[in-house]
Amino acid sequence: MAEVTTGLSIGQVAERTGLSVHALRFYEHEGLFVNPVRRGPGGRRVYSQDDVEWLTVCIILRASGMPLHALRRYADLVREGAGNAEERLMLLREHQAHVTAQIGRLTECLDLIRFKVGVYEDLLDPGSPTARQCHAPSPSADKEQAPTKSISS
Amino acid sequence: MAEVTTGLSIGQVAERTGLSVHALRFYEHEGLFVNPVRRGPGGRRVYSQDDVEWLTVCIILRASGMPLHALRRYADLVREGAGNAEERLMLLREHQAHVTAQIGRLTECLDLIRFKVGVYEDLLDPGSPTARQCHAPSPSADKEQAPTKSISS
DNA sequence: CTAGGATCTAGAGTCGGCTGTAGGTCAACC
DNA sequence: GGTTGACCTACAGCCGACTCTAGATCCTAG
Repeated sequence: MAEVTTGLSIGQVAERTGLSVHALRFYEHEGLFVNPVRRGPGGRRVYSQDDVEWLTVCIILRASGMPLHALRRYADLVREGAGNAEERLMLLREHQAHVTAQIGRLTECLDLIRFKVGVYEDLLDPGSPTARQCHAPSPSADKEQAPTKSISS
Repeated sequence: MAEVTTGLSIGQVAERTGLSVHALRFYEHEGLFVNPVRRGPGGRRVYSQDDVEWLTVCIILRASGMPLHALRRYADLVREGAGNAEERLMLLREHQAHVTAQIGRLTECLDLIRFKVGVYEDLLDPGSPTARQCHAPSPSADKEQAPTKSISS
């Protein structure tokens, strides 16, 4: 229980967030931090536990495809303090919709990929332990011409 | 039933694939087509129905995050003809794994986002018709310090 | 016959998100 | 007291995937 509120160097934060020191300076430059990063002797950055927690939120939002400018907007709102909860909520909901849509799109793509994987599996091992009833990518059962020939691709 | 096997101009293909004419030329330049795109009088590109079908596959693979170099690799394999099914299968399986992982990651992120959305919804309308039993992002129920304070972000 | 629009090639520019480099400061160790 | 090693600023460079521009060619319609 020694260094609980000690303050961390940029290197330490890089290590425990997985971001590079470059990225950390870049994020700061881009105004992504809610509180200005403190400086220690010699002008070195000193990160608080809160900074690190905020960063982990940033990382998750980034990982889900939120662009930096949106993240900055969110940081701006949080920095402003209470009274803009509606705006924060809107921003988050918008992002939620994006992520949900993206998951949907990926899932659709996965159908095609699975279908193709199935085709090649059967091709390579027709004594199929993999013999499902049907390989067709279920959703697009429309008037698309038979996928018989797309075996060649 | 007039233009079934007619051959399409680059503009027509752009229109029906959603790709730009620029992107179509770029894709060709990058070797993403299985068959060289035919040329009509005056050196103009003439796309076949097969080309368009291949493009739609490309679009789906791209939309699921496959980088162009992998797409080119796949096109190379298909162009080579039969006999490399294992390699095609490997490539597809690898991509399938990426997409699956990405969906997983996005779904995790969505948990946090939903949690935060829930927090702000409650904050704005505490007479909650949205009063779920609990907002906590289910998976990470570890020793993380209480999310009480992250209400501020 | 000429004007407009679609196309062509080749190459430059853009954008997001970092990453790398140059040149300098500072504290600690041998 | 000299050498690491971590850090600092400022800015250039990179990567992927297009997108735009310039200048030429070609087809069709009026």
